[in-house]
Amino acid sequence: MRDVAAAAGVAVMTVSYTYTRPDRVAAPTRAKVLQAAERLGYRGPDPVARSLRSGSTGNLGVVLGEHLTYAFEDPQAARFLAGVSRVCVQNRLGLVLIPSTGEPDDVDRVREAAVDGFVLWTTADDDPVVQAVTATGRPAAIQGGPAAPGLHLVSADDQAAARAMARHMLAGARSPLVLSQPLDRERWSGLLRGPDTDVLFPVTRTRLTGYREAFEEAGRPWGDVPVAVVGRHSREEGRQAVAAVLDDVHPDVVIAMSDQLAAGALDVLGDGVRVSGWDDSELAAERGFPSVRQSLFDQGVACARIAAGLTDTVDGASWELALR
Amino acid sequence: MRDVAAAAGVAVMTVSYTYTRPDRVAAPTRAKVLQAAERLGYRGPDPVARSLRSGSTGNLGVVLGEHLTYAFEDPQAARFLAGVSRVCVQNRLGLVLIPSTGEPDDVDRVREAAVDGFVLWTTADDDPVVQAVTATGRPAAIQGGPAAPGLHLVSADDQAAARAMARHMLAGARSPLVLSQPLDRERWSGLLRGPDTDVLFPVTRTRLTGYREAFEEAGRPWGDVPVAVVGRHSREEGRQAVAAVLDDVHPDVVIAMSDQLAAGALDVLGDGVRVSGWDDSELAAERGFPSVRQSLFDQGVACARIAAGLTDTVDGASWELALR
DNA sequence: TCGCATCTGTGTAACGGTACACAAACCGTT
DNA sequence: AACGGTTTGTGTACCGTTACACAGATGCGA
Repeated sequence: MRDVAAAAGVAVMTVSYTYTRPDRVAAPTRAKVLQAAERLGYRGPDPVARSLRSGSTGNLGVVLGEHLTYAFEDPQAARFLAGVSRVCVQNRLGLVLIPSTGEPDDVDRVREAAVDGFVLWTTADDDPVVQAVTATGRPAAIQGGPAAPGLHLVSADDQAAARAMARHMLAGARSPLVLSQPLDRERWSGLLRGPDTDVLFPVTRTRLTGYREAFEEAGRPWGDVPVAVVGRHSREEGRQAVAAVLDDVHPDVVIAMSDQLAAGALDVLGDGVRVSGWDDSELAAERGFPSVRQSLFDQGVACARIAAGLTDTVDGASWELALR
Repeated sequence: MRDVAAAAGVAVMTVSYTYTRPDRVAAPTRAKVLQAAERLGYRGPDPVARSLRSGSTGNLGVVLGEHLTYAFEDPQAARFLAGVSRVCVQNRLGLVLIPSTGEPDDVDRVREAAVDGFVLWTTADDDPVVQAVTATGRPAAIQGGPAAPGLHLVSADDQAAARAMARHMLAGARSPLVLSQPLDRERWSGLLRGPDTDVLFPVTRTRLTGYREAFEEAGRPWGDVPVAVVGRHSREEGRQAVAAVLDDVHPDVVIAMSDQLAAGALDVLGDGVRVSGWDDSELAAERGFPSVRQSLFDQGVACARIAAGLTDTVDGASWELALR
């Protein structure tokens, strides 16, 4: 830029203004500068230097609490990210993906991220990344949880939704099965009986608590309830999980934490059983099973707006039962 | 950092070394520095300043040639991005998503991106973003195309694959239908007859050319071939597109550019028809239709390695027909 | 004890911009 | 002609690091 200024015979600041505030510089001068830039092959201000001086990077960081590979394959994550990216595009912000795989260098990644704010997606209560994010002092929002001081929580009332859906499904149920997402980084597959609701993934915990309330309310001891756990929200995982428990239980009702899992259960068990899902995707409408409707897209938007510093108030995200 | 140095009674450089090359500074000094940092609430070197000085950002930019919202919902894009992110995680690189929506400020976004290299995904021949990327002079790779000087092309031989698959499907076909992804930013839905292969999206063009060769080889005039175009690779779009053309054509064979579209066609037409897909996902195995097998994950890896400057040679990506 | 290699710690000078404040030139009024 | 207000251009710091080169201290073999 110094060279351009010299070549154009103007001050460095004039060149700077030419790019950042074109109206601040007279047309002939501007032309002279641009021409000199062209001649010298100068492509405009360096974004890094600009960030350093101005103090903002124009980037939003999204911390994904799972291996990035999975994040792209999880339909729920995709909806959420779509919401985040909507805000980014509208406000000309970059979107930086930051994986958090449970390894020690996660916190370094957060500390070294050149972003103005953070959005967090599905992490465990004890994830050090949460602390690392709040320690930056930059605006941050988290979907689902865990809550933390300095971290805005965006979430629907999952506990109430889970309770309501379980209540609905339990009517007339003989042998209900719960199909759950992972409880923590260790427990992500297999069959449990009424697991303690002392679970590290906050969203899972909240939902299980809601289920438990509905079961106990209906006079069914939680300790007897079979809960099949899967690693991620894919139809295939749903199929496998259900197939794997058929030796032990023969469900006539399946209460699942996603539509993908519910559809997988239907694939294996046939239309004779009643299933319920979560997030009310196309799949639920298509196969005609009830689902908890909430907009992860909107929650992504809400998180991003906070991280971008556009607002710092959060409304509780809404939900409702889509019964079919 | 200056303050920390003062508080610890050492030079600024010593503080810098404490973080970047801990072995370069004696243990007692290091402890003194870290303690002073703790006391002052200093959280380590600022990433932006570091980038400015050292000349590299530690970020890879991925330019998505469609609205980000769709990128997350396109299974092909997800596989590709998974490959890119694998490389990022392994090399401690950040992943910056850069949307390219066809609007004029796309090029600004590229110019202002604080990244060391670029990966491009599905853009049109005339997309100014391609020029913007090469103009940065930073390493860059593109999947599928368009090719450009200074831009490494990672791609399977789509034309040969398309020709081979079409040849296979045309045997005994009475009324074949082609199900295509968009031809350019305008033509992304509707029914065409043997469209000119003068198409702006290079991947689409290459595949259509391959199909055309197979059709003409089989003595079927390309101008008569019905080609249904959809906006994106979802099963639902496939269903709608096929349903929409049933007034005009009654296909007994559907040659689709993705498994999702192929599955959608099967949904509408029933098992009586033969369909083929592309990318050989679970869907193809499950419904038992043939598909072009290629690894978009591997192509993502290849692109990322180039953009990261880890290599600058490209092997042609492999493909094969998965016949069923 | 000398000589030389290895450790540690220190200045200085960029990296490439923008914030800010100020000065000169220019305008239309009165 | 004097005056206040708006353009337009300029200088000077400073943003927070690290590259580089150098100096004193230390260790160790001969």
